[in-house]
Amino acid sequence: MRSPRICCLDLDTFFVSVERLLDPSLVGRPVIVGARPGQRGVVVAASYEVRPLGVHSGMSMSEAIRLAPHAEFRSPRHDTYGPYARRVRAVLERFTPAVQTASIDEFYVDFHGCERLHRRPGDVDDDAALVRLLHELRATVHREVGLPVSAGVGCTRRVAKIASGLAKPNRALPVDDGRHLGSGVVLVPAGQERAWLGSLPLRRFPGIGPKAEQRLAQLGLHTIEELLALPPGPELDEVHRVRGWIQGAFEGETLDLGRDRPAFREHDPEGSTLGSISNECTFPRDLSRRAEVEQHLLALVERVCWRARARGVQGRTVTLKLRYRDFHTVQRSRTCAPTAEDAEVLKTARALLERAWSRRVSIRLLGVCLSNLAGPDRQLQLPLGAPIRSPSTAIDVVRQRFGFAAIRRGQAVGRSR
DNA sequence: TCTGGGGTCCTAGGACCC
DNA sequence: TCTGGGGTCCTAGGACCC
Repeated sequence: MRSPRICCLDLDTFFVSVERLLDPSLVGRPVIVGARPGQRGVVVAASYEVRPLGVHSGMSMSEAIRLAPHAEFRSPRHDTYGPYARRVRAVLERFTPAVQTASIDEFYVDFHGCERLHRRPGDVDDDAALVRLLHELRATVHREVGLPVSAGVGCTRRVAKIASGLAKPNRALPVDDGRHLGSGVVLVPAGQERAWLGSLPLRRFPGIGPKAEQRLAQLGLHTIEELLALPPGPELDEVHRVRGWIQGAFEGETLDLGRDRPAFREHDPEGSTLGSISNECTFPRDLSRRAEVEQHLLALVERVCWRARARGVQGRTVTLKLRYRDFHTVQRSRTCAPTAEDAEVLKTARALLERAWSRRVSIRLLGVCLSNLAGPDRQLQLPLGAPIRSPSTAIDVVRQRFGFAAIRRGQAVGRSR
């Protein structure tokens, strides 16, 4: 039976919120987390105080400084944020066993089958019970972890995701129209998706980014309702596809929805989709000397292979990504036997660099990706004291105790450091 | 001094096999 | 000699998400 029981929980301005926990003097002040001023980089998180000025994540730092020179700037500390996210997840798991981590600041929880468990006297119906429960959950996260979280509920993940955006505080709100926008919890009742969400810009629908928004706008389509109201007839592929997504998300279909499966899978038990492992680096200044570029290439290969071995996987496909000074970007890849050995991956990566770097233009970014992952390979798992089989595993033993940076190859470190 | 980093998913063309 | 499809794998690029 269709009922809104998929919930998207989103930590509000997560990195900023953690920085404020660690430094309470930042509370109530404009905060921007991102690259240090003067460095190449972008805004990673911006507090609500600077958003009206036009500052948003993804914006270049120089632009953010221009718009909000009075803001407090902080460099991201990714090692610090993860433990907070895990503590939030632990709280969620006390409310329902079906919790999926979608990203560092976003979770999906499924309350199907939990209705009776959480229903209490005084609840008008199951929807009301769920909204009350989610307010309890938010309060618990705030009390125990100290972080603000917003919740959106719907029949599908995409609807829940949109609803969580509407639930966020500190937005410009219409007068309360019964949808409780900005209250921290928004539940879209089954069957009312179009009425509740139709007036939203198409950009708010997950999967429609800047490019698709622009193409649809050229066709005179700006809101979800405008797209759904289009009379049937010969349509452009894109319109047809997007309309299919939206209808599927609104009607709660479970077939052919791809990313909108209602059932959660934290790990693929077949191991068929192990994803990829990549590292990339934008250089402080563009590089034109071969030796300098190769030095960075080795450092990237070392890091990717180390992460692969730590996960106990090997990759068959090596991809090299290269971005020139003028931002033109190319990728070259090669598939061979599975490996997670620095020397083998480096050999492939060097050959790919040879092919990719075909213009006499300096380079601003280099990246290495290992994909087509297979494993886990038991032989490569490394409990302390495991037999050492290759130079890489010898290095890994040191790194397991002291961290990645504790031991490096001379060529990857370079003369200047 | 514009434009990060780590990912996933999709598309399209070509090779190759049956 | 000409003309097929279907399926799978590989490669390259691009959109999108957080």
